[in-house]
Amino acid sequence: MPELPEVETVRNVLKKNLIGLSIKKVVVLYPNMIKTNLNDFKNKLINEKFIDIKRYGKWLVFETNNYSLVSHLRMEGKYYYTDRNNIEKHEHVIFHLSNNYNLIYKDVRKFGVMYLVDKGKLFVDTPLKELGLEPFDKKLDVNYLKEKFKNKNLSIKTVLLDQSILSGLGNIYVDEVLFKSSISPFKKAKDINELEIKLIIESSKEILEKAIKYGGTTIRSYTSSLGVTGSFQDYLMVHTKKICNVCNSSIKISKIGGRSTYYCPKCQGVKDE
DNA sequence: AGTGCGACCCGAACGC
DNA sequence: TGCGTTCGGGTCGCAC
Repeated sequence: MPELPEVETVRNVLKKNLIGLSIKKVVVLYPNMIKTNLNDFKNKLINEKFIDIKRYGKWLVFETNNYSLVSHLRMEGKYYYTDRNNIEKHEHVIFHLSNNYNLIYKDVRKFGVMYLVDKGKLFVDTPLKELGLEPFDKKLDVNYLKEKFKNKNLSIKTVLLDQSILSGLGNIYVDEVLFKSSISPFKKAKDINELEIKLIIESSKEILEKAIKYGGTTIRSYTSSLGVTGSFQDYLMVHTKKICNVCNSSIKISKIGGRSTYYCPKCQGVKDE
């Protein structure tokens, strides 16, 4: 499912194809997906040209002359750049382009969302205003997370999933980061020490970089699409695993903050849960 | 302010 | 085999 590495891959592929093209028409087949005014979404993008495509955390942002088109793929969203003109099942938004190709958004779960805002309002009128730093951000250091973790009575697992604290880690990668850092997912964020914060930062970078290198993670049924059939699942250490690669213990699964969490009790020092 | 949880979806997996 | 039920995933928005 698309997390930061997958979104980065999609961004790179789309960027190669879309820059310089303009939009002729927008068709929205599932209006609930559009979180800003629907008529504006359909009308204002006409004749807009793609200038750039950016990524913030797991959010994809198409920059046009006058607007920012914000898109979150959630679990199964994907884009197709194609000259096919028919609409297939689960395709919800179609951008007809100036070269007669189409940019098609497909999402089986209908979980993805889009926002259209005036240029300059990206961090004012969309959920992006809440995003914390990315693992790759030069401004990210021990003090930043120390401040964020302070007084946090929630588990480190829950806190690392909170995009307003650190942006870009999803359920799979948080499990991997905590395993690599030898930290119990149950540990309260406020009890995480400086050394552990250091490990979390390093592991996050390493794991995301490697995941980007392999094009992201493909688990559960996931048909290949534009640039997003990753192979990082072959390098997972705990998530979806049964036996620990390091110590041979049985990997355990618990619900933490409502999310299924994989961990090695021995490597991550979990006594009883 | 911090925390918890339902809602949003529907195919796959599960239970009978 | 076929049917009904449950689950999961990220984020928002609301209730406490």
